[in-house]
Amino acid sequence: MTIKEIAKLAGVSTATVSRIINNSGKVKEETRIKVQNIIDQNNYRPNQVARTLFKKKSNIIGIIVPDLSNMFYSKIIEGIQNIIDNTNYSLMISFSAGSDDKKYIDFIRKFQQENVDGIITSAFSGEYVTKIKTPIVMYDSANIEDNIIRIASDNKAGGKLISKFLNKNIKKVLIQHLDLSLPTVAERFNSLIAELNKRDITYNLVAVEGLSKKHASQKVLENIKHFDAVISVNDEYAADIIKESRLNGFKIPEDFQLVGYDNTNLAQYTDPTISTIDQQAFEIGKAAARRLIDRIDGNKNTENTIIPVKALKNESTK
Amino acid sequence: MTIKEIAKLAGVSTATVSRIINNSGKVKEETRIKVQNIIDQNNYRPNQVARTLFKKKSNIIGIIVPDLSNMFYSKIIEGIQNIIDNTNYSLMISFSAGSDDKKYIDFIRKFQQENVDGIITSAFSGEYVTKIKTPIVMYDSANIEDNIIRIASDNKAGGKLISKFLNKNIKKVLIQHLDLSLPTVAERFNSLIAELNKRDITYNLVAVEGLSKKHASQKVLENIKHFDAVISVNDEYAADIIKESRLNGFKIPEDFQLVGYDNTNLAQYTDPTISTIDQQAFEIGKAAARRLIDRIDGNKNTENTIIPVKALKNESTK
DNA sequence: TTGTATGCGTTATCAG
DNA sequence: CTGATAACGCATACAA
Repeated sequence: MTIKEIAKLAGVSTATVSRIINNSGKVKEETRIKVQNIIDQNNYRPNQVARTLFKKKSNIIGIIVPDLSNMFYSKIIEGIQNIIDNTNYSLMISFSAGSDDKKYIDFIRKFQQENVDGIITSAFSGEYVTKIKTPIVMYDSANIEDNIIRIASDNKAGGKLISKFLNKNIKKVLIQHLDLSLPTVAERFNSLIAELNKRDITYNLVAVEGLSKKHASQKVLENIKHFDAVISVNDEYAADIIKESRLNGFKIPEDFQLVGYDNTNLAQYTDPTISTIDQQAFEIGKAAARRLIDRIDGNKNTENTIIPVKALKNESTK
Repeated sequence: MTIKEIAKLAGVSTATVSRIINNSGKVKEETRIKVQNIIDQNNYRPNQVARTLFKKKSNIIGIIVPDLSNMFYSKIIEGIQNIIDNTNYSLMISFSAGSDDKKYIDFIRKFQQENVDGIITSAFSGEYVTKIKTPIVMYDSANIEDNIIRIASDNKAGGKLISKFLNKNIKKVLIQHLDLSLPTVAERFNSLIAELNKRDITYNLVAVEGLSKKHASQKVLENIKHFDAVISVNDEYAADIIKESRLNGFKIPEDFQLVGYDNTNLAQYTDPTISTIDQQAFEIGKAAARRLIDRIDGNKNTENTIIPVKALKNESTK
């Protein structure tokens, strides 16, 4: 069913039908009713593709997600959807971008071919992104000042808050970390280290990039007897450390204390529950969507948005 | 950058450029190279929207997901993406459809306006779905024989397998359940009940539809002293029961045993770990995507696909 | 082997 | 208030 057929059935021109669909221009009430009836009877809906071609506006937003198995990202998506729900936009999504810059670029190109009005992507590196003409917002990004809109968690505050979980008796901590060359990781890490130095807490590092969670946990537990606390990458890794600890007879927080990050659902279902930093993923998603829509609507502001974090004390620290 | 501009720069017609882009028709090697160079230099990509309008094929698949906070659905999406990755399709997604039939219909209409080639949706009810012309596949559906392709977990086997977790000493169980008028819920439930009857195990029901997880758990624990085991709705509800049990001084599996469903990540991170039925969500997603693409490619078979389930014994039963 | 012309479904311009 | 028509970017039928 096309606008042409409706016009024919109604005995008017396509222009008139178009006017009625879009509430544009003047139409006699009588013909409006007549045509609207035909539209309803035939359950006609305008073809969005043809509209997009003409208007050069698709009402589609493209979203790139690195990994859906981490509930942190699910929450971000829910935040995005929460904002999008009140608009006329649809969401086109690519999952599993991982941390492969090439995949991000491929996805963005594909989105551009579909004439998306804007893109929300998790952060990736390379100069390519600065050349993108399509309105774009990066979430889960470090607070980098350039010409693109970044939604950054307050990683500096996050690193600092971690140390709040470490009580006076803690002298030596083990820090589990991902690739320190990643800007977000570095932001949080540097802030944490600065705080530890201030308090004369010593630390060792254990890199877990590319390791399975189980393997990562085992590396942590190998020398755990020399440490008072473990600062893990996030709640997922923390949960796994709890699991492996149980299998190996370690008690948390008695034998060592444990700090997570993100405040995903997991944090409240483990035993002990995980002391963690809430990044407010839902808010990140909402901010990303709002900023993008703003940008699409012509707002040229490219300042970053920093989402505050909150410390959430649970049972894994004392 | 459009095909017209490329044609002009190359000194050929748009038809020739089109032939080169699509590897269709005969083109002299010399002109092919010349034009391809111009295409590459200008980083030209054909406009997918215009293509869709002409070809009436969008290479977009629409996906409807009820609730992203349940990792069961995340896994299904990952399965879908796994198949889609090797194709030329993009994914348009609507989350948070919940169990509101109207929302499903709205989303489907929107997808149709975008000329999606097919739709993968979780099951919903109403006769509307049988009238949809767009190729459609329903996942997380009961095994209903009609003209639409359904990907169903083997709910009957699932219900039966649950009882395998119940040892000889178990005489009375508490069954937590959602709306029994939902076909999938009923399938599993009836199979479970039949099995319990066979074994002379008595049971009580506790409906939790619409309740918060916490509230649902509390209802379970109220009279728990009269029961030997709890069969919960899924791992999410089971995890919450574990949490509330701990707060209320109950020990699992000593005080009562507990069975989950789905085998989401949660099941292995709680203490005790949850005995559960693995629905193989990833396989469900893969099957849904495969069947849909098949259907789009012209396969008229509307038989359902039944995905087998597996029992996974963990610590919450003995 | 290449080019011309047409149409996909819609909206906007312009004339009546 | 209404209609005829061009244009959006592309792919194909038909001519050359």
